[in-house]
Amino acid sequence: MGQRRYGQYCGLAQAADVLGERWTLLIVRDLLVGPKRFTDLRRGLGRVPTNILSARLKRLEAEGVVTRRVLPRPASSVVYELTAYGRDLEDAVLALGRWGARALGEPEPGETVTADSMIIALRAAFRPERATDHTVRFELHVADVVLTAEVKEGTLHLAEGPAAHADLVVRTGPAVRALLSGEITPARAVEDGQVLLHGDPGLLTTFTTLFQL
Amino acid sequence: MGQRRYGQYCGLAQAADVLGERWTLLIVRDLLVGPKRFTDLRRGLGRVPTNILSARLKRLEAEGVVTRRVLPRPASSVVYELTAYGRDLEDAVLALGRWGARALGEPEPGETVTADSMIIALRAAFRPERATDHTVRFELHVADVVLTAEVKEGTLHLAEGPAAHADLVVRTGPAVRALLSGEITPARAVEDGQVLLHGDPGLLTTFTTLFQL
DNA sequence: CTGGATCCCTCACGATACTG
DNA sequence: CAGTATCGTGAGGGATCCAG
Repeated sequence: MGQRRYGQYCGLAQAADVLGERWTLLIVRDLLVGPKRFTDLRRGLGRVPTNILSARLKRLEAEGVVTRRVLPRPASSVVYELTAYGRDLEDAVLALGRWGARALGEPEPGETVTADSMIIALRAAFRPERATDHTVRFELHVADVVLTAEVKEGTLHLAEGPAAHADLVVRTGPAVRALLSGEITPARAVEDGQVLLHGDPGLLTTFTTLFQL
Repeated sequence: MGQRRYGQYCGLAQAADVLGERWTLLIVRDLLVGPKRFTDLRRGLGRVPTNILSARLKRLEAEGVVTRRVLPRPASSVVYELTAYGRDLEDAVLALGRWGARALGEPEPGETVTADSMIIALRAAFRPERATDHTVRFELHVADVVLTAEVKEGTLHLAEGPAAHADLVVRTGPAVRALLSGEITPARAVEDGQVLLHGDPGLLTTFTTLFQL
């Protein structure tokens, strides 16, 4: 294992050593959303072999990126969460996600969307400098994922699940990417039927103002 | 190969697909410094097997990150360079490098420093907002790497090799990381002999102001 | 000499089954 | 639920060889 290191005294090489193994970056992505149990991580990653997931978590723990915590009774279950050092990966992960999102075309058959990946994508697209004078709550449906996005006092709150009293409910599919990247206008997306709204339709423009890749 | 994709419609998964194979991120690092020939890349990466380097370059070319260009005669050699899409990786790569640099302690025996990795590290550490009213030229020696860092009109110019008329020549080793991260003060580094100067010693404080992790 | 291609060996990864 | 055990496969490592 130590033999597989890059052998360069370089920050990027160090990062690649720690994060470069398969699945690791996606594990960090899901943990950036919040602490997770082993089985939750497993679900979010598609088809990770359990031995691989186990090995990656051990490695991340050894590197100080993740801590393993046993919840107090009566739950007594195990959760994995990022350390402060791990949370510092947010900038880099969002930057990578923005870059990768530009190369996404139409989803290939079999490709899935998870709540955590959508939450990270929205965090990456969020423009805080445009949010200072907006207070609004969206409920977003992408494929079969439902999440709540609330902007209040310039800060963003994202969570899985439906919103109570959403100002706008947005139902869409892969078109969300074209919408966020500006490839299609909100008006056009609604016109084409690629986005279905429930609430004030003008708020969709607010959405694409607040979230843009 | 298509079977190894993550199967998620997610920007980060896409980025991990393209960049996640071993060596790829370090290839991008060196190409961010400038176009390179096959053999230059080979040298900069330590001990990449040539078949692996070849396969990575083909993959990056297929993904639109790198272009392969045959120089006009009489050189007739081959250079690899980033496309515009590839250059857009700079933000993400610098962010990853900053994160990784924090975990670098003392270099382990056998770890090397290359000119390209130092140039990327300095780009990552550069604080343009502090550079607006500085014009200064440094010659930096780290281990056996020599490079020139010039700040002029708020912009940074980095190149391998010695500087003509440097305002300050800095000779150091692994201590450069502690200096950039603020773990030791410039005064202390000089005092300890971890940094040798030739020129106005006060400019070392300018250096640590302009470059900080 | 550069810019690779080829071969062989090893080990990490992936699939599946199983356990506290 | 939270992993460990086992085993086959293919990608990576290292050496060598070859064409322009």
